[in-house]
Amino acid sequence: MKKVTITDIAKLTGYSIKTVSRVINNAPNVKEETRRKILQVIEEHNYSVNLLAKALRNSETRTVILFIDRRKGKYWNEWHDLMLKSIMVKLKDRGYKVILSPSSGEETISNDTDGFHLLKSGLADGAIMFDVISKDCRVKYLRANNIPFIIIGKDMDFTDTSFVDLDNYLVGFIGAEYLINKGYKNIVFFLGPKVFNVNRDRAQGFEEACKKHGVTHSVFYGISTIKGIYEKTHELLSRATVDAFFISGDEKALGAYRAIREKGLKIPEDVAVLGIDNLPSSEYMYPPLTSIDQNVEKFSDQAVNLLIEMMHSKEKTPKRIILTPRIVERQSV
DNA sequence: CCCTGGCAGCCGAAGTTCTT
DNA sequence: AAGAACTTCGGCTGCCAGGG
Repeated sequence: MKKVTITDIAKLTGYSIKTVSRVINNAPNVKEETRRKILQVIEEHNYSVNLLAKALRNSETRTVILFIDRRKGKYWNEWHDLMLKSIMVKLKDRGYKVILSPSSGEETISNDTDGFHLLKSGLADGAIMFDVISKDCRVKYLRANNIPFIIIGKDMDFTDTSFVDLDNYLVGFIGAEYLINKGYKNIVFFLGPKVFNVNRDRAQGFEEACKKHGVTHSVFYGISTIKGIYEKTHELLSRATVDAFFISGDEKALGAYRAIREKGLKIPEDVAVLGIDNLPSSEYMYPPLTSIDQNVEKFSDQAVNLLIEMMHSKEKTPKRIILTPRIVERQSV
């Protein structure tokens, strides 16, 4: 059976295509009775707007693609979850459709099942990138093809891209200073893989604060799982005197909590734990986890606003928004 | 002012005709 | 016979015109 088009509805109702279009789009200046009649025929014939045709006409699909890291979910944490959820809700509220596309910054763009071909073919208007690495091939591709996109995080390769980022240097810095001011003198910082810009920035801020105050410290990259943190915490507590763990990614603090307890130590009397992300669940750890907040709401708000602005304006002056982290004090430090 | 209708043109693929 | 150069096609809406 052939698809019902706006022309069919026009013929069936006896009104013009234009009037039907107005009804579909809830445009003003249609007599109530006309609107009702047309809506009834639309219902009877199960008509819905052809999105392809509409996109062709408007040069706009009102679809946004969210690129997330594909690599076995290895670097995917709860913070991503919260951010995605928040961004999706905000885009939907603004009338955009959302497509999730797993991809990776290290692979070449060759797979036509991913979002890149949709964007290049005009089947989506813009993109939001997560987990950007240096020399990210996805960023190169979007830039080269003049596709509006923003990065969640920092771009070190280009100066003309737009992004929203947390001041991750400051995250490391204020985290270290907070621990130091509370009297801790031997601090360990656990982070994910070094390839991600965010981790290097955090480590740099941390190290500079520790040096400034002459405090013993060490940084461990590439510890991405709760299990990894658990094992490393055990090991460190067995052979060194550590009195504070600073952990990138609240959910991983669970691993440290258990190792610390198993060593017969108390949080925060013997050992402090400071997280990053301020996840909703962190409040219910025992003791409640002190954490550095990323403000997911504000973050996603800025990201969505920036992208929509980019998709609608012709001139593309890059915008870079840096958010300030804030410590949420609970009872683990 | 309120309501309605006509038409161009969005864009790339496929089809058609013209040129060598 | 093969390539170049046009034309058509698809569904929809912004702009403009026109009747009451």
